[in-house]
Amino acid sequence: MPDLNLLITLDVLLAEGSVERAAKRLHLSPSAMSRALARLRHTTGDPLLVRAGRGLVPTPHALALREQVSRLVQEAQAALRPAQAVDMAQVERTFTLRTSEEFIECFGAALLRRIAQEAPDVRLRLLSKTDKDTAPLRDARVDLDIGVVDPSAGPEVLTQALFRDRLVGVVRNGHPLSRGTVSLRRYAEGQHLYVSRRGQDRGQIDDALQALGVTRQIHTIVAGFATAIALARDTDLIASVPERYIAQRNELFCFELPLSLPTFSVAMLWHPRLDADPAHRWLRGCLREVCGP
DNA sequence: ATAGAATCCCCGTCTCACGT
DNA sequence: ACGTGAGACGGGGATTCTAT
Repeated sequence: MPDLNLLITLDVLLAEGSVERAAKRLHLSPSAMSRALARLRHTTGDPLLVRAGRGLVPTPHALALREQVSRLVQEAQAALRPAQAVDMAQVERTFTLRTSEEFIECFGAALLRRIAQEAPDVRLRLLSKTDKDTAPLRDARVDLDIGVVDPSAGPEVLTQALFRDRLVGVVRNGHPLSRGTVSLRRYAEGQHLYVSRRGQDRGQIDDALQALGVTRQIHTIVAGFATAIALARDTDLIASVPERYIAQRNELFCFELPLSLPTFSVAMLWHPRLDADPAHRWLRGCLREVCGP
């Protein structure tokens, strides 16, 4: 069994790129740190840091290890941190959340009320979610991401499902589709709105239709569900939006899509570094309450 | 000359086997 | 169960090596 303390040493050495600075940070003498580096070299079978002038430069193997080691150390620290209770009434903190506008429209007000009940000095910075990049979670620019779970998010982030949702069709009240059954033929014959944040021009509905040998005409592509709803309200265009989002609106006619689509899971994602953080844990609990059934 | 890494030597601590 | 000694290991200080 290798000495796992060496992980901490390696993390600091790779972060500092210097035996002397790493020694300072871990309150060791430079000689002790140099010896620790020698042990790391022996254990990993790689020089890790090699002399370049007066300093040290990392080997390719060290560069490849850097993120993994950093993550492991942070996770270990989180796991060993005592789970102390926190008085949220005393906590002054701003959490940065990244999520879609429709999530905020559905749950934002309830979330703020829930937070204010217990933590009057906790504030939220709400950023719009334009991609699934997990880098902002990793480098602490974002505390919590909320969105549809992407299996490719990788093991680097932790996720917890908030609720399941599905797409339903939406048209203005009085639209021809609001009378009678919405058959596959009637649905496909209409003019459609397609919501794409990343500029695609077709999506899973089109794929599902194609599998049934049908195509629909996408008349307009928009970047968000709010825009789609605004347009559907005042035109004959047909939108497809998440059911939870449309549930609170009665100015539109809502119908089951005449095709079977998989449901999707809306989840929160966070970095392991924050997993044991009591205030972050509390915030996650608030979200679960607000989004709960 | 200087700064920083590596090495040598010595010391303290811990583990383990062994004897009482 | 307890004490003891050998050996491993890791730390610090002094010194050496190397590049600037």
